[in-house]
Amino acid sequence: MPKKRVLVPFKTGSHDHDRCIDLALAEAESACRKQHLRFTELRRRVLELVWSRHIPMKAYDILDELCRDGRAAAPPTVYRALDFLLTAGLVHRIESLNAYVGCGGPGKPHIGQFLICRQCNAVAEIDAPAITQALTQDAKRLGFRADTQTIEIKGLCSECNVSA
Amino acid sequence: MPKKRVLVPFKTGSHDHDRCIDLALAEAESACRKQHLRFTELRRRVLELVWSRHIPMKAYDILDELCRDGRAAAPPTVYRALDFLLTAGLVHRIESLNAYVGCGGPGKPHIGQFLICRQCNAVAEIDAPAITQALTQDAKRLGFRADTQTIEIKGLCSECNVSA
DNA sequence: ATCGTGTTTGTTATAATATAATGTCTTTGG
DNA sequence: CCAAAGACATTATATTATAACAAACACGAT
Ligand SMILES: [Zn+2]
Ligand SMILES: [Zn+2]
Ligand SMILES: [Zn+2]
Ligand SMILES: [Zn+2]
Repeated sequence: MPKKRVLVPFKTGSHDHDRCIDLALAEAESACRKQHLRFTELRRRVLELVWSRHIPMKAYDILDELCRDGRAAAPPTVYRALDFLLTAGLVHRIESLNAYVGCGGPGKPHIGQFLICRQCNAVAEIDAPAITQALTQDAKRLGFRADTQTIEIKGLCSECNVSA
Repeated sequence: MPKKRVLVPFKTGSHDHDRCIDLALAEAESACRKQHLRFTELRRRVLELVWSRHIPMKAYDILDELCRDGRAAAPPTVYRALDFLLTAGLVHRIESLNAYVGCGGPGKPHIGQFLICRQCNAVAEIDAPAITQALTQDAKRLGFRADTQTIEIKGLCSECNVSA
């Protein structure tokens, strides 16, 4: 069984985040080229906004930023771009927050599990195949064939734990 | 470690569902009495509607039913009742569907995992402490202290598997 | 180059989900 | 009964998401 991986770790306040963004955009560019998907300017910009901080981003906040860019933008603008990014495996949706985070392992298919800090909203993405498989197995015992999993854990990250 | 339990199994089309409802209402009545919570007529009715089928129920569908009852009802009516039932541990919210299901193990505190059929919407609730603990443990390794878990699996139930 | 086709984006409107704020009525304990 | 807290009604509004259709654009085939 593949080993557990941390796809997106918790990030400290001070790290070279421009690098996080550049890397994510470069990986997205490459992933889209490989799959013959169009990584348009709009989609690139939305992905950049999703990655603008290591916290889940709301659709309407992204929309506000697009408008601030001077671009003509309405809800469909952002929801369509997000749909594309979701389908392309470049972002994940956090169901319990109606928000979106950048995927830490685009290209490599995986089922992510998300850790979300109640206090500072920081998000980490991990891929623990043992859990995925245990759930699939438990489901199977009830005759249920699982195809997607939503796993979102809330709590306190290490920094917020200390200060709490 | 406690054994895995099925809190709400998948239900066949033909079972004595009135009995499911009566049982859920009786358990709720008892749980509320124990905790000195007021199980009012409105809350009872909303719980009854949540249990009306073994599928996640939407707030506005419940609202429609309340109106059909002849009762004065607006969104806050149903959301307040649902908040009460959530807090009292009598229903769970399915985050990925913005919908609500009756809890299969009220009183006994637990962290449920939900299996949801894409086809017929049937929901089962299980309690697999091994998974809960594995997730908590994985989180801990990242310095994260987990307090709540949202686990929602989508797929096909056994009946829909056959007919698919 | 130009056409035809499918994709992407713009635009307007509306649907679906959820909460804020305020006042009234009801329950409950003293 | 009375006071206080809790529950409910009512109105308004905030938040999240999609429908429907038109215009602009990308791209391969001629
Ligand atoms: Zn960063
Ligand atoms: Zn934190
Ligand atoms: Zn039943
Ligand atoms: Zn089914």
